[in-house]
Amino acid sequence: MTAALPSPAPLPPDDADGYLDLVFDIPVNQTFTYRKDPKAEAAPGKRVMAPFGKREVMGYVIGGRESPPEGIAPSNIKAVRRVVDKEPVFDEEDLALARWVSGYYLCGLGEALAAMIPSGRRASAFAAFPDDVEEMTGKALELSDEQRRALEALTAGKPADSSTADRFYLYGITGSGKTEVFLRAAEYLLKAGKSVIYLVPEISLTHQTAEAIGKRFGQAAATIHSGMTPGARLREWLRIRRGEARIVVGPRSAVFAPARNLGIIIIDEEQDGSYKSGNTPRYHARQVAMYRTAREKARLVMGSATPSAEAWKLIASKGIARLDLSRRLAGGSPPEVVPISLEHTEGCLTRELKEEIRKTAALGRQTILFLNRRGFSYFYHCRDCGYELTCRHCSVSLTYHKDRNRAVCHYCGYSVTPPRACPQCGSLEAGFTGFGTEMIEEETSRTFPDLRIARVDADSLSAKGSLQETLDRFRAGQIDLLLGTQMVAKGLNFPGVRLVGVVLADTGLHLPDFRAAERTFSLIVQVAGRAGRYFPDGKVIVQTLRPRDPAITRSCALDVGGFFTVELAQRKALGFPPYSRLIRFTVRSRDALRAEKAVNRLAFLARPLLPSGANMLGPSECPIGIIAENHRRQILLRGPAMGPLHGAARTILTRYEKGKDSRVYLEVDVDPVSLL
DNA sequence: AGCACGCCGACT
DNA sequence: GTCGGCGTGCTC
Repeated sequence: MTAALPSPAPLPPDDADGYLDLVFDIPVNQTFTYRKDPKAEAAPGKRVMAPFGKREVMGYVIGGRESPPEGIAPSNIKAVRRVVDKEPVFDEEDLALARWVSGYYLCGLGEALAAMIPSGRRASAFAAFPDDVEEMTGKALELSDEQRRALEALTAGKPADSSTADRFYLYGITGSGKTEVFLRAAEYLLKAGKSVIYLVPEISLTHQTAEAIGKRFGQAAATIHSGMTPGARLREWLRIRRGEARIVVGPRSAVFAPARNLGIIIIDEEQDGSYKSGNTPRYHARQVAMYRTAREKARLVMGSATPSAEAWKLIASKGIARLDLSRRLAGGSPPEVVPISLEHTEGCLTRELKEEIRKTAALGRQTILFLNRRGFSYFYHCRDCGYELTCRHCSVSLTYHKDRNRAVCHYCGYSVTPPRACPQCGSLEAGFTGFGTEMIEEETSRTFPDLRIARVDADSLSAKGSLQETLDRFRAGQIDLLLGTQMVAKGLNFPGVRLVGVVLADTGLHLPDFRAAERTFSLIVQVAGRAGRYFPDGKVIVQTLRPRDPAITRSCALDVGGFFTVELAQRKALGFPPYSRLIRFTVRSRDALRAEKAVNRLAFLARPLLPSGANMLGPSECPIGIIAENHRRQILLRGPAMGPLHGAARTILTRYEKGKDSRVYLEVDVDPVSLL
């Protein structure tokens, strides 16, 4: 008996006989009908506040109707409380896109809409990362022949005649001037009255690219990035909606920008992992961009020196036209990249690397040492009994941080004082092996007492402001050797750098993930791109325990084609993407048994529904079996095409919903990018 | 996702 | 005898 609160004043006459269909940001695909307040101008595409169960929540109006739906007593229909927006924030095109997202990524329509609009609901993790990408100035530069050819291809045909849906890949090495080509193409389409969406990876490039575009296009440009307040984001979104801003720069969510009369979507650094969303809906901006550009008859251009396997296959099959930029503009040339085996080296720097560091310093130039791992050393291991020191809450090795004298979990932050002897057998033949940035820092300082050394990673970053300051000092030549993780690999551009050392290239190569080799390859090539951008004498030393691994040898040869020949053959043989499609179901629970039961039930439901040619991997424990005390299990649906997999997945989900364990959380990931 | 309702164990 | 765990179902 849900007696609606009797209002003290008589209800206003229900003259407009209006009802509204709403969706909410909940994991349920269902619309809810409300009575419309005739005075308030609610309309499809606007947001409203509505009483929902016990509370009042934001709802998205997706339609109107004359009479309430069948099966619901009119007396049970509540009225919308308040209309949030003066003008609709979504139009028909946006709603259609949301419907597609919800269908493709198997989420609620409300969840899709919530992901599309900047609301500040999910505060993004990072502030804008300071760097300079390519030399981007407000003024137009002279184009090289290659750039001109690429631009001609991108601007061929009539932009106003929306009969073509063309896709391009600007395949160019670091420093070859991709950005300038992108900007010119954008300019061309803007002049033709079209709008432009320019996607950049999450942390690194947003700010700088936005600034460059702002300089170039002024008020016509809008930016939506994670450093902005919700209000500022929404303002930019509305400027785009009204057509005041016709070029949008931003991270993956900008792919949903309400740009009308779309001319082109540009995806810079196409292979970047940040284009895949980490929370529901787990969309991939590249996938959404492909859909949008096809539907809206716009062009799509992606660019990178290291395309993803998906893109490479599309290029090879002529599904995307490849445009090459093979020359460095600023007079640099591809650096010499040398793999060096680490096998018989004491410490973490080979003789060759030390020599090159010395030589570089003697030339008055700079060195970057790159290691994709934080902390002082890697995992604690007993040689007698095989014991490994792992996190109590997650099933990963703890990492030693010397400055705190703690062994730390990089997933949840749990830490312990490192034991002197093996906690299991008491042996003294136990300790940390491997190495992290801290240890490298110590060893380099010891080996090169006269060099000015600085470290940049997530740990040293916590002292805010110090990152920018360190980078500025490095650029100014006040630091000889910069040591860091991932973040020195991306986008940074320091003219004085001669030498790049990859301390241990194998990190991540043995991860239980079919994309491990691809990521390793791509990372090394990107790091190598930091060397010798302005001089022809750049050198890269890649230290490795597996000098014969194709991901290592091909990256050192800067041979993208060669790498993918091997890698794609292997993917094909093993039946992994891009030769198959995946949908992943992950369950997690504090209770291992519940997780186990839930995943078994999923598997039981899935088995009879598998389309022909499809199969199921699992049920199994996730490669990282426990994170923050949550036990994780998964099944993977794998098939030759997404359509049939989708059908099966939807049925599985609806059947799973009834009778599910409320303390088990289910995550659905369509086209998962990482299986960890 | 929240939140209430409803049903069995150990507590003032 | 009640407080509170958690399983179940609903939200127009």
